[in-house]
Order: sequence, then C-alpha cells, then structure tokens
Amino acid sequence: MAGTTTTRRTVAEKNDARRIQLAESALRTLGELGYARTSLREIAHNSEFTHGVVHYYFRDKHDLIVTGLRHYKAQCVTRYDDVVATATGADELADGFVDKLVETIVDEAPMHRLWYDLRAQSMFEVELREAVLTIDATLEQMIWRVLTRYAELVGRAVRVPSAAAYALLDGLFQQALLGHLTDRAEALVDLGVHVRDLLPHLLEPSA
Amino acid sequence: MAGTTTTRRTVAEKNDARRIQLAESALRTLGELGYARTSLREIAHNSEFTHGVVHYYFRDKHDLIVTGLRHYKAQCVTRYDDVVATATGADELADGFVDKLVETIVDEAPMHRLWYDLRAQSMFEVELREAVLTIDATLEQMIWRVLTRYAELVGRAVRVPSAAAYALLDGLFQQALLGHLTDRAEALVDLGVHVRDLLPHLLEPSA
DNA sequence: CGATTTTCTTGACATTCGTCCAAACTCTTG
DNA sequence: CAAGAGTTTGGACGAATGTCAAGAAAATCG
Repeated sequence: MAGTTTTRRTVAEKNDARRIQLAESALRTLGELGYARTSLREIAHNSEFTHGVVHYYFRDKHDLIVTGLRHYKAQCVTRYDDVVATATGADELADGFVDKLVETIVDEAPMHRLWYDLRAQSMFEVELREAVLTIDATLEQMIWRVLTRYAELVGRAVRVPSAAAYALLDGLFQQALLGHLTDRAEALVDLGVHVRDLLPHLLEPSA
Repeated sequence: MAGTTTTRRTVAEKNDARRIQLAESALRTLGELGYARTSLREIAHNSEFTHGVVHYYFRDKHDLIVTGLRHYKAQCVTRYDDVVATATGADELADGFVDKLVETIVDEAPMHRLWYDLRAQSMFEVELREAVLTIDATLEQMIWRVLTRYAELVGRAVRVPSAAAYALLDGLFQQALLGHLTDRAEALVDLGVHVRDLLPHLLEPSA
C-alpha cells in the first residue's frame, strides 16, 4: 500500500510534468503563430511528441490552451516583485519598473502578443473568459503592488482605482508592444517616457 | 464612346457597391464570430450571395478583410466630431465624449471587439499590419481632435503626446469593452468616471 | 432582337483541422 | 521474467476550409 501510493504519486507527477511540458510547448507555438493559426498538430510538431499524445493528456483543444494560459499566469505574476522589494526610493522603483517593462517586451514579445490575442478571443469565445478574467485580475494586482509601493516611497496616496491604473498602463504597454513588433524604433523609449510621466499623476497631489 | 464611358462608370460603380456591400456583410459576421472562426462561406451565407461571389469581387480572404477594415475606418472617424463641434464648454465636451464612448460600446460592441481582435492578429500576420497601423493612426488623430478642443475650452495646453493620450484612453476603453461583454454591470459607469478623471491630467497644470 | 460582356451559381479540388482508435511500445510491479 | 498498467505511435475519419473553374443567368449594347 505504501509502495502503491508512492508509485501513484510518481505516476501522477509524471503526468503533470508532461502536461506542463506540452502546455509550455503549446505556448511557444501559440506565441509564434497566434491563436487562429495554431493547430494541435503544429503544437505537437514543435514539441518532441506526436499529435496523438496531445489528446492523451488533454481532453480537447480548449483544455490545452487554458492549461497553458494558467501556467503562463504563474510566470508573469512575479515579474516586478524584485523591483518592488529592492527599490529604496520612488525614482529607483519607477526606473526599475520601466526597465522591466521594456525588457519583457523585448524578451517575451511572442507571449505578450499571445496574451492580447487570447484576451481578444475571450470576447468571442465564452470558454476562454474565465481564464482570461482571472489572469487579468492577477495582472491588475501585480500593477497595484508596484503602484502602492511607489506611492509609499513618494509619500502620497494612490488617487485612482486599481482597475483604472491597470487599464492605463496596459494601454501604454500594448501600444509599445505593437510598435516594437512593427519595427517602430522609438516605441520602447516612448513607453518609458510615458509611464514615467503617468505614474505621478496616479497619486494624490502633494499637500 | 460617350455611352460606353457612362456604362463603364456605372459598371465600376456597381462593382464598388457590391464590394462595399460584401465588405459590410463580412464585418458583421466577423464581429459576431471573430477573425479566427469566420470563413468565407459563413460570410457569404450571412449575406444574400453565394460563396463564389466573394471570389468574384475579392482576390482572396485578406483582400476582403482589409477592404472591410478600411471601410470600417471611414465610419468611426467622425464619431466624436459632432460633440467637438457643438460643445461650448469643457465639461459639456467631456460629458458628450464620455456619453459617446459608452454609447458606442453598447451599440457597436461586435465591431469594437473585432477591431481589437484584428489589431492583435496584426502582431502575427504581416499582411494586416499596414491597414491596422493606418486605422490606429486615424483613431489617434480622432482622439487628438477631442483632446485639443477640450484643452482649448479649458484654456490650458495639452501636456502629453498624441500617441500617449490615445494609448491611455484606449486602455480604458478596451477594459470597459471587455467588462461590458462579460456582463460586468459597472464597467460602463467606471469608464465614464475614469475618463472624466483622466482628461484634466492630460493638460498642463493651471498657471 | 441577337451578341457580348458581366455577374452569379454550383460543384469540385486539395488541404487541413479536431478527434478518435487500435496496435505497439515502455515501464513498474508482483 | 511475466503480467499489466501506463504511454506513445501513426493512421483514419468526417467536417470544414480557401480556392478555382465551368457553365447558367442576367444585364448591356449595337
């Protein structure tokens, strides 16, 4: 019985590991081709497995993509936590935040465009909504942590609601991503300028 | 000769009319199903023509969708021009602008989600980029007209670049659209509050 | 009206898609 | 080692896709 449970856990762990492995592979392919043009066969082809395996580990296409989405969430949530934790001044935090924003656009552009793709898809496909809204809320909280810490360091209170702050920054980010992907050289610099300009305006005016 | 030219023009006009008719039908279907799941057959089925006609008037699928996109641009450009032209005070302009924003989300949600869908697609498909960037620039100018008039009425200069202002408002708009489509009742009210709150911060501080 | 051009219908084509399945293979366990 | 569960393979399926072409139908013009 003890041996059985050990085995069972190992088997289950292996199963989970494969699921994550396939989900990550799916994310890579989706990030390259986009939701519309990514097939299960293409995902399998870009992994080390055959297309049949995908259906052994995932009920259907939605199961695979939603699993990938949830896995993606776990990665990006902590993106700015280091900056928040280590920054000792408001400007240092703002600079570090902007640097990370630019860095992630450069390094992870495919994942970001996939996110915007899937968020747009969720406006059409009900099956995607729950996962998208969950991640959206998580990203909003991530931004909120940066902003409240920034306010703390400045010594002023945050003026705008969490949702508004996230929407504003997301608008800037999305524009920069589109600009970066369409070879507008100044897109990343502009992002930094605009974000640095915006941040103080999200706080209460100084007394 | 005179008769021929008359006929030729009539023929060309008829051809253009059909193209627009089909492009509009395509936009309706795309707005319902999204880019990923819309087929030429479905577009034709939702129109009064058969799928063969689509290929008589359009070279291929891209030709149809890009034509639809350009047609869409012409419609939405003038959306806020009335408000800009008739408003006599800053608050009146801001209120009218916000009302129009909310109104268009309610009335034309399918077209808006299609726009965000296609803009996301343009990050993957090079063929869509030119049309998307053109429309994006047009929308930015549309917002800029509202904002400069608003600044004029307030008596202060606009502080942020055109692109940043557009990105910020677009972020709020996109969030409101997603909220509206996912039955978050307060989404539209929040949009109004956030936009009204943002507008003054886009201007130079009062001297 | 007859001839010619333009427009539309219909069916076919090669692909590709998601899904499923039977058989082969791999590994753990008794 | 043998048995069995778990995993992987590769092919098959029907459905749907974009594209195309041949011919019917309609409109136009001499």
